[in-house]
Amino acid sequence: MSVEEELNLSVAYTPIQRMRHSAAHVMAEAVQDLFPGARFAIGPAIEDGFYYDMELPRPLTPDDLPAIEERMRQSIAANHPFVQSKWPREKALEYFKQRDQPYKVEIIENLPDAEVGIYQQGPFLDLCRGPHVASTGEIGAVKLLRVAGAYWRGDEHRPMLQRLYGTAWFTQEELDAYLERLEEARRRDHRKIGKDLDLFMISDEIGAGLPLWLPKGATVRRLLEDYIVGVERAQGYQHVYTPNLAKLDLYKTSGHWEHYQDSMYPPMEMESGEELVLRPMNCPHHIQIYKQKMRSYRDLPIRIAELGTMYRLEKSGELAGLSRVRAMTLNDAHIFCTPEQMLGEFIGVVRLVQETYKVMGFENYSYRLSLRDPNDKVKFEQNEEMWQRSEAALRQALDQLGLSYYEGIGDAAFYGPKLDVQVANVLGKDETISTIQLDFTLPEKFNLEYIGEDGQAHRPVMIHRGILSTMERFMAFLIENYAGNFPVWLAPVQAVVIPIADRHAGYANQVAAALNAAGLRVEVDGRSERMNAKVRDAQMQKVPYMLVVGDKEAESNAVSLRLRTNENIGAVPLADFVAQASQLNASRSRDLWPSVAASAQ
RNA sequence: GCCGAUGUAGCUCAAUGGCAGAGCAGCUGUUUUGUAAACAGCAGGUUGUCGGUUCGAGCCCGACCGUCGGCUCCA
Repeated sequence: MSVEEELNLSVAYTPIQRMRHSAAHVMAEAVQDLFPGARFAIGPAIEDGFYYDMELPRPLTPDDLPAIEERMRQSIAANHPFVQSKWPREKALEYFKQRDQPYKVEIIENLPDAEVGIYQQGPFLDLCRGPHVASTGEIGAVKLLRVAGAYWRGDEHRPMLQRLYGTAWFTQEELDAYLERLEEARRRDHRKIGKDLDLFMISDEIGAGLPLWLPKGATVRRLLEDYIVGVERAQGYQHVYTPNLAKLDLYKTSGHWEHYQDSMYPPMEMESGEELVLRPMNCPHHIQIYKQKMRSYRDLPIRIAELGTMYRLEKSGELAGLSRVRAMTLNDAHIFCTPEQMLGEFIGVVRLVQETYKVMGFENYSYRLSLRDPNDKVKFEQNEEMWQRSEAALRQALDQLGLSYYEGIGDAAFYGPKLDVQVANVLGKDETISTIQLDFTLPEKFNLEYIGEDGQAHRPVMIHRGILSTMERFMAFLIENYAGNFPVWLAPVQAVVIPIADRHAGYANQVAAALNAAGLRVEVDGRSERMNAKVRDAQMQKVPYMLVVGDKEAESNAVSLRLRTNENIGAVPLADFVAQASQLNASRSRDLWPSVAASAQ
């Protein structure tokens, strides 16, 4: 979004956004007072708060925030009115030039209007379209959150400014509730839970962005893979294995070397002169499988799937836990079909996404139609006809499905537009999980063909699609979505048997054997600890079922069932427990136990 | 990659430029326990790495590596 668009957006501010926007001005006022010589860029309201970008004589540190906040409170207490006026362009240009505000000058130079909006509160005057609250006293509870760097106009070739983030609410209670939400988000962070539950690790000695899946995380991953492969097989996908390396030439043909080189590891040169690269995508490999033999229209669609491992050279500052890594395995597939089949195949993939999200219990997701940026000649394939054709096809499919979606300009793949399914992670940041891409480009580049009914060679269409995203990102999202409380079918340990005293060890092992025989994942906590400690540890590990066994249970062939929701079900015959748990496991239910609602889990 | 912060025991954290500590986890022993932490003892560290300043560096300075928050990019 351009700065000018952002300024325009402010016109549509809701009351709380207006108040936050005003808070941004008050923050700028405070900074101007405390840091003479500050140059200001833009300061919009954002979700939950506001920021202001500025250039300051020295870097801000977190220790500066209280003083700025305090100065803001003074301004709020003074209840300065926000005074709006319209200035002729030239006057505004002159004013900001004189005051050494080059960013404001640049904004005005890009504004077409003869007059520009000016707001002033107390000593602070700013270029602004508004609207604002009537006076600073209407600004409620404010807190500055963090200072960060941000490129001027979001362009990495332009100066880096300091961005000061704050949040503002009508009341202190709302502010406190928001801060509590942030705390909760930190508790759910997959990096923390992944460590606490021994799901994965990242070792400095292995390398940044190269996660290791620990036994428990690997168990969850394998279950997810089993699930998705099963569903795909039922829908006619054929699974393959292909190597993670390929000749550089392959990626020159595909266009990756031209458009995607920044994300690729440098080629490895062999003694023979041959150059190999770690693959950043799987499509060229699957294309070779398509090309393995002559294809008839009768063979299509051909759906080639793979849990394909690939490597992308992400910049160091972009890495984040499991959600942004350098080695990743994509739940990938490529559908090769006739142009006539494309729509039906596309719709089939969307249905698969929807079915999968239902199983996982995802409810908050949105569809993004990711289009090219026509002005970006480097990132995107230059083929006007191809882009128009594929975009039209995508829109037609979306209309037919009746999906509501928003558009993301510049979010397309280099070879074609896509439908991305966006979820918000625990920190509210949008991430792509599923993606479905229409591709007329690679079939052309690799000269793909099938023989049609007419005996002539025709060009197939490719659909690239990922349902579970990469296993890494999906795991990150799942952990946060469930806060580590995996549904029974995904829990790495489904039940812990807790013998009360050493003499119950024999029976505990019998119980575990019965669960094992039923295909349930069970551990016996045979430590010389008090039962309370064992219960606590199992709770902390978020194990769905705790099976306490003592004299009573051993005599009656039962288990005393405690759920991780803290609910104590009491004695249940062992056979009944095994039957019930097996049923919930096999059906991939998100219910913990029949009497307990899923929402409470 | 850029801006800023940050890095001490497996984990969470202490320690004015002057002998590197605690809780939990681990190990050993005692305890044999009824639904979220029994008790005692022991062990655990070239303070991310390399260099510098200093009589002396966990602490100050520089470079590098990692992590965190953003920016850019993105599955």
